[in-house]
Amino acid sequence: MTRQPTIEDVARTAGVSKGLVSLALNGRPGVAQETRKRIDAAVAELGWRPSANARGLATKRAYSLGFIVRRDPITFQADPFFASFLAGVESVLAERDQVLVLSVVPDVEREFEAYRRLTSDRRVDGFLITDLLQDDPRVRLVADLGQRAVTLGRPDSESPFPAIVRDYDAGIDELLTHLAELGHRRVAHVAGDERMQHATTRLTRHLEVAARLGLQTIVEHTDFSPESGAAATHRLLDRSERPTAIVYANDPMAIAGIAVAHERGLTLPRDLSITGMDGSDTGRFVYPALTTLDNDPVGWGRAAATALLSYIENGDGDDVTLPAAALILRSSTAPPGSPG
Amino acid sequence: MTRQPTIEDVARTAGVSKGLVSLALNGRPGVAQETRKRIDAAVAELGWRPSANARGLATKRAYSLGFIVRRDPITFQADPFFASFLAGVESVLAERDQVLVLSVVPDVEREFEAYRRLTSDRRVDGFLITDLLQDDPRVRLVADLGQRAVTLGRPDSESPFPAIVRDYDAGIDELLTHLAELGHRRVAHVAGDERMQHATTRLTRHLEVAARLGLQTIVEHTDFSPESGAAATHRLLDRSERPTAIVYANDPMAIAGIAVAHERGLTLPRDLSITGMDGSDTGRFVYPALTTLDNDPVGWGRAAATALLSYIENGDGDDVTLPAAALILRSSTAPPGSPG
DNA sequence: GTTGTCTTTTGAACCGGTTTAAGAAAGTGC
DNA sequence: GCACTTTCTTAAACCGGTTCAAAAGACAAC
Repeated sequence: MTRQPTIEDVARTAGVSKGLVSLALNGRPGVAQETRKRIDAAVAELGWRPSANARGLATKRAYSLGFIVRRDPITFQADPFFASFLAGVESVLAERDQVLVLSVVPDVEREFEAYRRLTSDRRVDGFLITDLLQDDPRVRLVADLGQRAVTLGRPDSESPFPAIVRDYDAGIDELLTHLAELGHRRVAHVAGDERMQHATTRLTRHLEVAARLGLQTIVEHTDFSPESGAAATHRLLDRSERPTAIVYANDPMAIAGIAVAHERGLTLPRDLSITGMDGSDTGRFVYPALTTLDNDPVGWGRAAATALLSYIENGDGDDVTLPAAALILRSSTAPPGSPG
Repeated sequence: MTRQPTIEDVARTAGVSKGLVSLALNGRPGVAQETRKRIDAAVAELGWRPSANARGLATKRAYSLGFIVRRDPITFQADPFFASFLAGVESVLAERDQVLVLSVVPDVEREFEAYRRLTSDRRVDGFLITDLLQDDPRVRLVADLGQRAVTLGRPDSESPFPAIVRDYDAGIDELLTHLAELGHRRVAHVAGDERMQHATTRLTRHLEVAARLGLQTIVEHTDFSPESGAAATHRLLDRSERPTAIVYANDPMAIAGIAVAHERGLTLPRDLSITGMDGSDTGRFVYPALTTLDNDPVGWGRAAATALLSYIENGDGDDVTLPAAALILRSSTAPPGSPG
């Protein structure tokens, strides 16, 4: 374990000054071709890589992005979205020699603290903001801190940051059309946490499309947790006029809903059709396998990281639109009352 | 958004040299009480926080821990363990002004690259290593890189690093005793990926205890994914002599197993008792709610981060033993053939 | 008043990069 | 052969901390 080489070592083996090495490696003009080659050779020979600390100190950058996840212990339980999202983020960061700094915090206080700390310690050059709330205070906070960010989804309030957006409308269209074609007329929507932006946009769209298709909608509100999804399912199944199909705003709730239906002795999908949303693999392994709307979390990750980096580097950035969410048909939907 | 204050600013307002500020703030002896107070006041007034980059450059530290997760797209899907584990890690890092650098990578090559890159860029002071494999190559790699680490579990091969361990044996004891007392005699074990350390230790223990209790054990091997858990369940239920209870090496497989049982028209837990392991909340929301072995992932996170930091600071560290895993009784177990 | 000891503070060097003004070398024109 | 450009390279300053040898001050003893 010998000392790692520094730029000084590279300069020495290439027989030039360290300033020139820096110029050459950052692709600055005005370095002779031949010299550039000698420097590259020296770098390769020594296996030199710049110290992120030293470079960051000089350039006032962290070469890191921050991602703060509030793990409201009830709601959050290991949303399948995150692992894939992070893989997408990493794939672009690795290419650019950048890094992701992650904080998982239990409550809003700690969350705000984390934003402040990562900023004041100059740990990150920008933040990825997911799970937007109505009038999300994080947007204000991050803007006030003078930090950069991108948001997954477009905030309802004023935001100086680029937004990554995906069209869910078309998918919800497909989903409800599918149910309507199967013959369902009474379709419930188990909405997510009202404070979350995507919960309400999904509900709104459901209501619009249902109206257009002549479907009756019953709405239940939840906090996105499987627990509350289960409770909502009980309420729906206790009604005198039961829905014949239930659309859940995410997969974990839909899975909990399936369990409730089993518990109550229903045969799925004959007695009840169920769909998720924000599709994940998990839904493939429950019985019956869950019909859902795909959400390509890796795509979200790649897009968000790319947009944030270019926003940081150029000081401006445009919104990015991802391909529309598509319906994944599995086996949790069927005509109402169809033979088991 | 004015420039953030530097230590020089603090020195000026306190009327001392910047060297002294540094000494005072790092609690070095030989600074007059009165001066120390003036410096603290200046820090508070300006809201100064040290630049992690500058400090790291001077001390050759990153004040960051690295955590690399290989998201073998098949196996990994959002293991509920991670969110809680990370929350535990964060809780100790936040107190110490340190930070977690996370990489989620798709394959072993990228994984090794990530260890190398984080090391050569001096991004982290050490690594958290989870999901130990048999003769895990990461231990060698990290040691060869001259990095520090702690492992979750004790590697079977030579390791220079402190290990965090939890006794599962007692829990498996409890679990099997519970099944035996219910009257089960043929108990299957759906083991995890054989290459993973904890998969085989759990299996080994199961076999020992089952022998002691006079239980017959049928073993199926999997890769820990729900998909393979489902397949294993089918194989078990296709046998002429079916097991009356199945112990799965993790919760996601157990949940998939429940779905398979439903699909085949079994009534749970009457026709089949099912238990998980590595307990998570998810198991509460399936039907029937899953009996499992608790695993306090937050505790793992706190212990791992604490141990790694002190190993980094002191250059040596002892293994840490967590409280034994305990049985969580829910409703997926019952006497065999008991009335639904 | 001098000397010595102990405590407190300063100033400069250093960590490993980037940036820029100034210097050296090479090329051009006459 | 000399002056003038243009191209390439160096040296030094800088980023914001830490560290340490040496200076300064305070105090006691003689």
